[in-house]
Amino acid sequence: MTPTQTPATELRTEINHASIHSSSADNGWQRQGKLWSNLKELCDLLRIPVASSVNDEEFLFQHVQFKTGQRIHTIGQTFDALYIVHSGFLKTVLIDEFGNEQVLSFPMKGDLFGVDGIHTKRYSSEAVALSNCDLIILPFKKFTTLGRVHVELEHAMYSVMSRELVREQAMVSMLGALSAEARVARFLVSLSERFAEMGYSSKLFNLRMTRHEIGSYLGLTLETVSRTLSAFNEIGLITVDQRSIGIIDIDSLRTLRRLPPSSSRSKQAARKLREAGLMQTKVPPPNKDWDQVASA
Amino acid sequence: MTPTQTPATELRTEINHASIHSSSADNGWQRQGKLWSNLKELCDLLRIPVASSVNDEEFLFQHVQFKTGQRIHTIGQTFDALYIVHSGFLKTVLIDEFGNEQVLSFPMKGDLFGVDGIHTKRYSSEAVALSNCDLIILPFKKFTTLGRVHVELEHAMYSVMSRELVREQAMVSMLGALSAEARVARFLVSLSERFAEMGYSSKLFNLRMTRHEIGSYLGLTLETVSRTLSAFNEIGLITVDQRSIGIIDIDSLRTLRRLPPSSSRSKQAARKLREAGLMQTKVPPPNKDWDQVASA
DNA sequence: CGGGTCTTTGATTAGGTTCAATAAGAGTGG
DNA sequence: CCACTCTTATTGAACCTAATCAAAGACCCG
Repeated sequence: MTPTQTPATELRTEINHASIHSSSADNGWQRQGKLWSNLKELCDLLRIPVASSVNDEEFLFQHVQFKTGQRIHTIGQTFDALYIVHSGFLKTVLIDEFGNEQVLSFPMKGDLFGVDGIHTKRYSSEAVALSNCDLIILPFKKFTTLGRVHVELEHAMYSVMSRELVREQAMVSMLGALSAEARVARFLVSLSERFAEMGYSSKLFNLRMTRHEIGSYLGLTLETVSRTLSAFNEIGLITVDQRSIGIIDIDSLRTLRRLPPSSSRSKQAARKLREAGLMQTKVPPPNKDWDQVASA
Repeated sequence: MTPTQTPATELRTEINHASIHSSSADNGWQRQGKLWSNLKELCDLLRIPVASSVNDEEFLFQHVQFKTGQRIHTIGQTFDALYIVHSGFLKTVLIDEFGNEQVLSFPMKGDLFGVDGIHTKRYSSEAVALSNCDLIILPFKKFTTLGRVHVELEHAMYSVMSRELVREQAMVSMLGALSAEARVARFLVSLSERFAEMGYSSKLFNLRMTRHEIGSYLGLTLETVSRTLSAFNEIGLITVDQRSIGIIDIDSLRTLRRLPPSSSRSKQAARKLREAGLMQTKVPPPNKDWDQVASA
């Protein structure tokens, strides 16, 4: 919780204002922020079939920028809009009766959030920017009326909400059935895949969230997360240096259920390192070249 | 898995046929099953503001009956309809790569399920009847076209889907943060509340699911569930006899976070039993005798 | 540089799983 | 109707995973 956090209602006007006037105090990030997106861009972002018939440039959706640590919406705040991530990283959290945070998701490019507000007309969760963010505002009222005109849009909405539900179900399943190691492994895999989709390296990336936030998301303590990452490093599945993660053996991460007993770990690590260093002693499995940061 | 299970597609025609002809082979349950519901009945069931303008009796939705153990839909099956529970109890499950079931929900009267199929046009979960059930079929195509004419209906759909999402979020939060005892306690409370809503007793009811299914739902083993129920019984919060549960102290269940040390249990149990029997010997301390939160 | 947050690592403990044995129902067929 | 089987539930004991408590190092930012 940084002291710079401000309720979203205040923020929004403040930031819109800054954007509209192309404030000169920008740091280079806000300047390249788009101000409006049309329907096609929006559908592309959401990875849903684009409404072909709709080329109208009249339907434009406004962007907003948030800085690291700022709150997009809080629990109990009146719901009026959904948000789509254009760039940046966020977390959504639930706060329990004792003020403990429970991380629900880490929205990033192409993700929709705020859906939980539809039912009660109030957001039931809180969204916080983990980095500087560029979001697209989707005023719910405007959206539904738009849906009356364009069928595809309505379907798109159902589809995205359904996708969210499936995601949550997968989460429940993971929390209910998998070991700590398997959870962390899958978390890394899904991050890696998301980064790949976004055009970043899937082999080397920085975590945008703390160990505490990861732990909360995975139903673990921060110590367990840290220890598990260290263990993965030890057996040569990944490299870890603070927030920087290097993926070495994604297949093992994908299928991992339980860690091998620690007695056999040193051998493992040595083997993996040889493979990673391309000094193969025997037939090398394909796709073991991890040190390529550049892509798309 | 009873051998009487049949894929839903076959079942549906089979059972409709039986219903339409009021088959004489019915056992008293199927005979009282309704065949059609109108829009108002449907909205009432879903606990959403009824579409007032729509009194048209032309929009009718068909009922289907399923018997205990029958499958309503399976994973991968083509999605075409949503289901609303008119009566009976079900479970929805995910099956992992090794065939292990993960229970996701226990739909009962007024609940909607099948939503997870919208996104990929295939159901991502499986729904099984835990008792004889009367369901209302909501063909998705028919529903969306209907939504074009009646705005309220569309909103209702968004609302219900949003509600489901919030429910899943609460589930994630519970699995991520609460102890085994707290999970079981909350499970009992929510069941009690649901039974009350349905007009049944909130104090005495039968579980429709096995310990294994409860455990899967709560992310616990069946032994832990059984032990926890026994412990609750021991300290006088509930009575347990196989599937029959009697709720004695719902407030304690609601606020329970951890069980008192077993050494002090016998005293507790004695006290609760006296209270339940209305023969209180002295003023009971107001909810601070062990680790539980102050009631909101 | 110093105070704060974040991370790593160790030692210990406790909550929950696993394995195992028994008992209680429910259903089936002779 | 009873024996037989299969599923479900209960309970105990040993084990183990992950939480808790604690301490020290790394990093960041003013």
